[in-house]
Amino acid sequence: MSCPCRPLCLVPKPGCTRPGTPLPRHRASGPALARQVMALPLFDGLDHEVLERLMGDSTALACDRRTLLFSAGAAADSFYIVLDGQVKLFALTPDGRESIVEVFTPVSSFGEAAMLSMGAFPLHAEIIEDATLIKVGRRAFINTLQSDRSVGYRMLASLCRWHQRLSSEIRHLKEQPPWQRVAEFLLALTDAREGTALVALPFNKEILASRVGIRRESLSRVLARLRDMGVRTEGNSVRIDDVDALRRHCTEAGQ
Amino acid sequence: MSCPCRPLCLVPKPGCTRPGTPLPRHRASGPALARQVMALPLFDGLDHEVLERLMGDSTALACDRRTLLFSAGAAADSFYIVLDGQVKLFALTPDGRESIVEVFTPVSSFGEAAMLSMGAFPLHAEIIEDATLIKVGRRAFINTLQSDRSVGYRMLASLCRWHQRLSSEIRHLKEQPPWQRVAEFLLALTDAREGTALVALPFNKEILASRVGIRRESLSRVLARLRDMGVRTEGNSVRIDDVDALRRHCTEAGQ
DNA sequence: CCGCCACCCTGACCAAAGTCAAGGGGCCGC
DNA sequence: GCGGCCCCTTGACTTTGGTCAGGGTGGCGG
Repeated sequence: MSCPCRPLCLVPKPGCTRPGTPLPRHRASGPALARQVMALPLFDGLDHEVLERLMGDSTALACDRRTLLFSAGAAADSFYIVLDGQVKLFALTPDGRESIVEVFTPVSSFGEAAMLSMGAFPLHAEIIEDATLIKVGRRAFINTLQSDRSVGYRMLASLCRWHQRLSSEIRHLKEQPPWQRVAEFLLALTDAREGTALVALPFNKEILASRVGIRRESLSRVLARLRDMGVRTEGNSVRIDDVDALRRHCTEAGQ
Repeated sequence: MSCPCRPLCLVPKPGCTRPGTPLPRHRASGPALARQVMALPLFDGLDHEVLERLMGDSTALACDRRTLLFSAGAAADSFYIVLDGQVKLFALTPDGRESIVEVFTPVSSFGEAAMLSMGAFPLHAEIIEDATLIKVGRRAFINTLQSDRSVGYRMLASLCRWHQRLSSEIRHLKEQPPWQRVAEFLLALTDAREGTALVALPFNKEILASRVGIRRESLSRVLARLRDMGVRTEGNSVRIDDVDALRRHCTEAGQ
């Protein structure tokens, strides 16, 4: 608790006396985590020190499963960054059933829109897997925004890039068959432009399936079919025999 | 040419002496156009006067089909708003074929990301249907951004809302069957919460189909099936017998 | 060792969307 | 009126993804 880098050790400093790891459940830690937070769409491209200052003004929360983070209608004076665990955003239907609108996994952020534009959260949020969150207050955020003229500009820029990614995903969902989406997902995991590549799936097949918009059974079948195109998968490691050939398969089949 | 509202008559002023319609190929004009431009994700929520000032510093371009607007690598010192016509963004593959990355139709904007972050366009842009564009320079944009502290904030907010729309569209594409997407599209066209509604399709079925990510034949079949749920379509006008019933159909079928 | 569980694969079946082909109706210029 | 075109619909057929059920493997605790 006497860690000099409060409230959050993005990059644990030498003098840190906090007992144990500061954020025990992290998949990433230290520099890797810092890199991830900095790669958040909202922060992508920001100076390290600006981010550090913002983090310094923010709070780290350790939340247990089944905690209600906030409910719909609550004042939205901050937004959240998911460092670890999972948070679901949901609405309650008139008849009492809940409808999950979105599930946030590390590392992502949510609630910016509510905070920035509406002032109140439109949905309920509940922790569905023990989580570590950063709560960023509106005041601190605006301070950051105004601390430097370029910050707002940078944020706009990074949101634009975010938008580009999202709309390209929409295009893919609309015009590509599932197997191509899977193939492109795999291709995106490697920097190799040709030859064979060995990549590790970042999460299990269930999540990968939902990521590309299909059921896990279909994913199995797709991976089976991709074997003919030189994609060998074993556990969560995948071997692409010929990156370029696979890439050409995708583009030419896509018309 | 002596129109007082240069370079663009968003809302033609009484004293306008410009001969004929200022932007002849517009589908929308006057207040309707202004509304559309103001609803651009980037500008959504901005004050009318701020927008007017920005437009005043910008240039309207009338471009002919097959014009190359810019090529990849060109300095990105402005971005564009498509008022009319169509623009395609494409890349050239090593073997000389072109791969279309995106097609922009009215009213939308492109190139913000390139302008804001990279400084150079990553793709080629070509007019594929006689177009009217607004070219917004970086300088003018930044001036707007700095003219008022709240502008940057507002733009961030509206981009966040934009993001929400996009990610909700992604969710829909992934977890809803086509007929539900069609139904929700129709429901989104009316404000009615119950009873019967009469809506007009904003574009032809071909485009509507691609909007929801299916072929036009499938759209026909979907609309045929929706007839059983009290959706009568004739030409581009659609009658929803019971808005609430249809909405319930959607949510309960979606689990 | 066993049972349990999480994760993954597979096969059989069904429903639904894509594809290909044909045709209807409205609009337009000749 | 006629032919052509555009937009849309329909039908027959194919392909593919969803669903359901079964089963395999590996880790873990009893």
